[in-house]
Amino acid sequence: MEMINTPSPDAAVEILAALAQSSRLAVFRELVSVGSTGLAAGAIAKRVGVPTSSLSFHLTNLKQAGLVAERREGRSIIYTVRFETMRGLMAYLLENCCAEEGSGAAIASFINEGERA
Amino acid sequence: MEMINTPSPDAAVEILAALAQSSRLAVFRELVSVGSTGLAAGAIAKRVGVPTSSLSFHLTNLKQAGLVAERREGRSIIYTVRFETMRGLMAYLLENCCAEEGSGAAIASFINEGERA
DNA sequence: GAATCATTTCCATAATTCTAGAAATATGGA
DNA sequence: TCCATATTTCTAGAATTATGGAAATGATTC
Repeated sequence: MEMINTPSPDAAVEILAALAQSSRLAVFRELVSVGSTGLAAGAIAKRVGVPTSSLSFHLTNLKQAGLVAERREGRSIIYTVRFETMRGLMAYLLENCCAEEGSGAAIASFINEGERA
Repeated sequence: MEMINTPSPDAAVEILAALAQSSRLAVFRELVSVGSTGLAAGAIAKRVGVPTSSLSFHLTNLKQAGLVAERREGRSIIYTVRFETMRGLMAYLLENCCAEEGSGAAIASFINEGERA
């Protein structure tokens, strides 16, 4: 049973910042959409429509935040999403930004779309 | 039954960017912690430890992203969290960044901490 | 080991964001 | 009205982030 690794506040900021830029969010969503198959850098550049050098800059940022992993395959470098990091961010936000203190009510209240009864 | 208003990608970036700065995240967490009571700007500045002019800059940013609301009370301006916006962000992330396409599996898979079986 | 393809690194520039003092604005009370 | 308090706006400088062309690196094939 995989444990969720909730990030420190600093790490949370880093992850949020990585996602808080339109090209990067687009890149990340593309990677999410293909799951563990991943995408080569060039393919991402084509899909998202940014020059490869800019893309590389953004991929470095996402990698640094732990949001993506890379593996080399032939001449390509394949990027994949790291869902654990994303799950950690969700856990952080749920715990710290979605409900007041303690009250593990965050998840329940989120799922029920809800204000208190 | 309150509906969740999922933000557009641009709005999502704006909300993420608002949270992706340590002072602002700290401000937001303070506001979450006090719920609908809210906090006066001065009180926030004291708790977070930033000069009031800097704080004002950050509050403007959070307000612009829809993450906080303000109301005047005497000479103070009281800030409160807007949970709807936060819920919208969570919904966006769940739908777009936590699982591949369609498969409303995102919530379930998040709650079960889980990779596929 | 040249030619080619994929990607990154380097670099300069542009753009944005952050910081905080000082001045301005708004409210409430003597 | 005058004064104190609360907060914002203005401003300028510092710092960070983003952009994209050109050169460098790595891998593959012949």
